[in-house]
Amino acid sequence: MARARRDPEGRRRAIVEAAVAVILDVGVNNVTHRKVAARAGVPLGATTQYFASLDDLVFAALGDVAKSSDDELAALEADLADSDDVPGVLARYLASYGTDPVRARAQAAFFVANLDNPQVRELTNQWDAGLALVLATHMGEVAVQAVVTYSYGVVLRAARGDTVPGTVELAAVLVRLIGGEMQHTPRPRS
Amino acid sequence: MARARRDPEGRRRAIVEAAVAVILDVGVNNVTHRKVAARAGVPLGATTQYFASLDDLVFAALGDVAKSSDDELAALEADLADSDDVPGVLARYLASYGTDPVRARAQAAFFVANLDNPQVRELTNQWDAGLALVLATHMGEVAVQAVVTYSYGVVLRAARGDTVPGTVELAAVLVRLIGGEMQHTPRPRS
Amino acid sequence: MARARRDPEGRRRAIVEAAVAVILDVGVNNVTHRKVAARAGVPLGATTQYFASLDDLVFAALGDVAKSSDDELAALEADLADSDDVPGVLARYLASYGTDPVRARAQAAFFVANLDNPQVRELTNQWDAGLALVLATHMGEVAVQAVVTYSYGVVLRAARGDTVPGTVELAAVLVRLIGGEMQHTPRPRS
Amino acid sequence: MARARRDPEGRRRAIVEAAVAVILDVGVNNVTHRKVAARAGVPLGATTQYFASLDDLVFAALGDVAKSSDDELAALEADLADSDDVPGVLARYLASYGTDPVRARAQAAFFVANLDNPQVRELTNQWDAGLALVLATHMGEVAVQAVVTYSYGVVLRAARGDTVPGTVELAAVLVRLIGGEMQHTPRPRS
DNA sequence: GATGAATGAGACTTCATTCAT
DNA sequence: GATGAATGAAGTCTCATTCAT
Repeated sequence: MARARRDPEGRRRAIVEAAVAVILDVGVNNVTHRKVAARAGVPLGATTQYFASLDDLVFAALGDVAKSSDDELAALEADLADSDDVPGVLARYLASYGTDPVRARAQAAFFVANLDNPQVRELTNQWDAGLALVLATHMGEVAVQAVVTYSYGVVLRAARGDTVPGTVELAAVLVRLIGGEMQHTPRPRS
Repeated sequence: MARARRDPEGRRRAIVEAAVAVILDVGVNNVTHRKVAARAGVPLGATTQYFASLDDLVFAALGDVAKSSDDELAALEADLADSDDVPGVLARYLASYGTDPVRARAQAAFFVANLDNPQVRELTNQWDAGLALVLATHMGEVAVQAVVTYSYGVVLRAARGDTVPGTVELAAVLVRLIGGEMQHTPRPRS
Repeated sequence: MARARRDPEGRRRAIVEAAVAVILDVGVNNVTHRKVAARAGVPLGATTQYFASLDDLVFAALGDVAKSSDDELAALEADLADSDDVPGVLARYLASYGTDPVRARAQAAFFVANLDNPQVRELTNQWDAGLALVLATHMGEVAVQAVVTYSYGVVLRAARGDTVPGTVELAAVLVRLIGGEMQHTPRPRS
Repeated sequence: MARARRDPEGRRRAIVEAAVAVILDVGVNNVTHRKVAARAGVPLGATTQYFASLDDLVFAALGDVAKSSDDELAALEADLADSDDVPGVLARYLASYGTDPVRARAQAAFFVANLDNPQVRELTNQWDAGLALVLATHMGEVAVQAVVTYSYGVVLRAARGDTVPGTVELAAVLVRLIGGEMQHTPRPRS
């Protein structure tokens, strides 16, 4: 095979992205060097050159997903601060999982990622901790936990291909879930 | 090795039960003939004698778990029929996952079992379809779906080792979730 | 490839013998599953079926060699008990390494075998401990250690293909080495 | 990485010395470019730049050890010429292996280095040929070979971590070994 | 029918060597 | 000339599956 052009950065990124795709395809526990290498279009050895072990590679891929989640969470936080309609904003956030099954599956991959690995464990906790933090500004503790748990369910069902309720129905459910605990904290106008 | 006493049914059951235990131990993706045979105390050959392939064996094991879920669902149905306190009964049902992580993990194993396999897929759907059916007698459709989704979240978080709310808090959340849709249908006295 | 006839005993023995041959060929640190399998004429997988790890396999091979050494040591012991000529008997024993380089190399393999592995370490010590024990009946402690050390040298040089002195010269050297410490303990006649 | 200061000789020497250290650490059969480069603090490419193959590199390292041995042998030669006490001087020489296991292991590494490679083979022979030459001035041929062989044993046992006799005991053994063949050839006074 | 030995595919990983930069 | 990325062969090991006994 002709030798590839030198491009460590690009190659590393290609491998990580391929790993994410493979995780979505076959599940986090069925990732292999071979599958990732084939998907990335690189020789087998490249995957171990860039990552000391398969665990490291999977960890990097999950980290990539975590990064996207964090970005989305940040967007949610901003949206909540800008709006009076907490349930509505949350509903749109959750509904997006229903319309983007790939993202839902990526998210769900976390929930089932190897919990023995403390590193992964921490990464896994990032999402619900982050979501809880964002929510805490707008509702009481019981509501926060209820919404987080419900969100787990939404993501999981979306990942499984179940029909996810639309924004309107989700908003209705969220209103119930938050109950009287809503506490709007409007963003101060400058 | 001496031939085993002839008891094909017992042997098959032993293998399936061992497979369930192995799934809980190492995850549905790390089951091997050898592990199951060792756990069941049967020779390696027995596992291939009774099941054409490893997939078949895993499928049978998942079916076993599904059966337990069905039984519990039947019990839930009876309890709901006997009681006026729908949220309370449901809360006890869900809380039991928090106190029995093994069962939670068995349940969660379903949610993530290979979704490409249509057979497994169907098995997986059994739980939420069953739960929805049981709930349908007691609340409206929106509430049914909301409760099912929330239950997913509870089971998953329990399986991951997160703290699950106690019965009281769960009941409070369920009351909200069901909202005004509650519709008690007392079991007719004979 | 046509499947081989079933013969676990024979196969295990063939693998061990092949491993011994490979050790002699390439040294104890360069043994690989592939080399052993090729030499034994068995498929690669057979080597791991019979031995849980390569270390186990090498250990078994070294054990095989140790067994031969023990037998020879037992013969030496008997010869010494039967004879008045301790140096002569010893000389013949050592000279045999010169005429059998394969045996010498097998013996030398011990001296350099991985000393980190306690099991191997113990096996390695077996030879000099055994030799020392046999000698102790016939000479003082200083002479015992001197003869053992000298024997190491003889075996090693034989293994390297250096010329080893003949029986007469060896006997002369041994007479010097044992010096006045000789103490013949004739075997009691029955 | 910034280019290294230009000092090809120094770099080559650093690599060789690192290789010697690695040989002592992990054995002559487990040397790798990467280990040597890391130990020497040079980039991986440098090891292939200065040596056409790993074998060449190892050969150079063994040559380095051989050089040290030669130096020691020269010192021994001088000491023997200056002293009347041949066994005593030899005993001190051998005892030093007991107190310096690293050196003993370096020496022993020779004895077991790949004997198929004729180059290495020759290097290996250098030590005993040199020792024999030095001894030949002071004793007869039989004694020379006996002492060389015994020395092999001492070095090997030292390398293996066995207890090596002290100077006094070694001297006693050497006196026996040399027997009546001693022939002091005092260095001519200038 | 029951058993476990036999086989080979494929898993992870290390590394000598080549060669673009 | 110097560097380290790229490649593929080979190493250890695990197993699903087949099939002789």
